[in-house]
Amino acid sequence: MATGRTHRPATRSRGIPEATVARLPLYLRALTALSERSVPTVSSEELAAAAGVNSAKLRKDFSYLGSYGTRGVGYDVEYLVYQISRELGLTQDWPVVIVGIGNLGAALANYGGFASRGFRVAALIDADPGLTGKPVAGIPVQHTDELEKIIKDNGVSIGVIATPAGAAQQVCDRLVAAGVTSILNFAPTVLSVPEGVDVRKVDLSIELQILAFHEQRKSGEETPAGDGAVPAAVTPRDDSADQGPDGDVPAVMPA
Amino acid sequence: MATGRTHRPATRSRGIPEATVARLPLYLRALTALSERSVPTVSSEELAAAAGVNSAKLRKDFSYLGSYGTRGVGYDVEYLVYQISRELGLTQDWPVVIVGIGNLGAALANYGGFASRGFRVAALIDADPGLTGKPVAGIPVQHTDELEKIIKDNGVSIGVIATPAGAAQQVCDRLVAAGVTSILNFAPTVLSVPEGVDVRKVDLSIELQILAFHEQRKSGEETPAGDGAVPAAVTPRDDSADQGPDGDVPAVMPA
DNA sequence: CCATCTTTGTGCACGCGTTCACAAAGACAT
DNA sequence: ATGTCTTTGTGAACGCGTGCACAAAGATGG
Repeated sequence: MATGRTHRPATRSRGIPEATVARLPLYLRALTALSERSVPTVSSEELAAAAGVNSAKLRKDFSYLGSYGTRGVGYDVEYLVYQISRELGLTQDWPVVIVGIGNLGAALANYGGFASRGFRVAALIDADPGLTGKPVAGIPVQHTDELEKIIKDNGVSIGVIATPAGAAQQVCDRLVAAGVTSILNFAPTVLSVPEGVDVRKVDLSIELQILAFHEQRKSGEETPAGDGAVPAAVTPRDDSADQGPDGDVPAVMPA
Repeated sequence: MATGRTHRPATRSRGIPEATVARLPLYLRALTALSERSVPTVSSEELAAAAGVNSAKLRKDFSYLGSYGTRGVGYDVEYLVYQISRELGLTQDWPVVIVGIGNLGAALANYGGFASRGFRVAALIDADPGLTGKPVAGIPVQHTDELEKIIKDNGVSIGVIATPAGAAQQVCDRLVAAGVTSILNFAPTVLSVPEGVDVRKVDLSIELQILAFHEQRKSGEETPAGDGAVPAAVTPRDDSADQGPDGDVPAVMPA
């Protein structure tokens, strides 16, 4: 999962809990699959299984949207697809810019799911002049100098940052100044943004580290509760994690 | 952020809350940056600011690891880096395989942060015979047929799935059968795994949809609480979200 | 050695999210 | 029309996570 949001204490925006909002896309995906198989209705039990959640949770989630089910029958698939899409704001077109066209940026540009859900890649932006004009996923890369103009001309309000960490805050500031109010950040940095701007973060490194933690737990509980046998305190430790300046490593980028 | 975990009700593994574990990598990154600037100690206030969290939360998080601070002074940077690294299991080497070498898989393979934190890309695997042998990020791609052998020969316990959604479950099953017990899934599917296997999911599409929700909230509260004016219920709606079979769209993949 | 000042570690309260369990609602058969 | 059966919608209880606020710990200076 991408982690974290910034600001907005616990914005139960109109009564829809944040946790529920995070699951709506999951339901939507499952429902879309059912829709394609022309399944007319689903029970909360079936849909919950498809989405990988508890059926009680699903029903409570839907209850925040309204009473869209029929007791004894279940939910009308098409109707629910529409309601969730509308609730998520997916019935309108969202122009998006991707800044930082490295390996990851290119991967994102090629992402099929982008276009298929109301999102449209309005522009690809990179600071490397050598990239300017070169088409990626059929879209010519534009230079960072054009950033403000692109945002304004296209009415972009969602930006994706796929730059190295060192450039992320600067790019973020420019995006925000130009009018972007939602940011998806792939760079391994904590972005600071003014009130009213949403930031979501996707961090591969963190996900792997969390997995490693659980993995360590599983394979042998070595050093049961070792508070005693620690190496010299202040002296520079000799173990790993010392190589690259992690703070400057691109999220997922070329070298 | 990447979302979700599977199984394990709320595994407070040895008393360390899941929420805390998820923040440890954040602290570690901030600490590493300080370490590189040769800063000897930090207060909870400073470190919290750098990591983008509340200082009380940070102190409580650290309290789960032990009493590693000095009152009136703060925390010893090097010592804390070591303790967190150890807690996360980053002092050992974790061989990782990446399955599905499309745009995203390639991006992941090139990810610098991989190697710099105890993770080592042991192999790249793809089902396309045309890719077999071709080097990506300096590592030759191997064919899916070799999957089981690769896992066993290298003692791999962490697998990354970057395949199209349609192949994800099958790949997952093979990984698990071969001995993998932690999976980072980039494919937009709910993976079902046996007890004891951890799955974390990173889903770009979901992140964007969550952003869209908040974005919609911000720009004008149109249809204030519209339960009334809905389109024909069961009839196929005419709005967007109808194009691609979303369920089969690769996470972030070539066409 | 004592006073002061800084900063940690944590007890406590609060709120969100999850889950259970059941009453109400409606479909369907007779 | 009535009864049965399925499935929703939700009240209530519980547990986790967060943040406040403060006492204890220790550094530092006189």
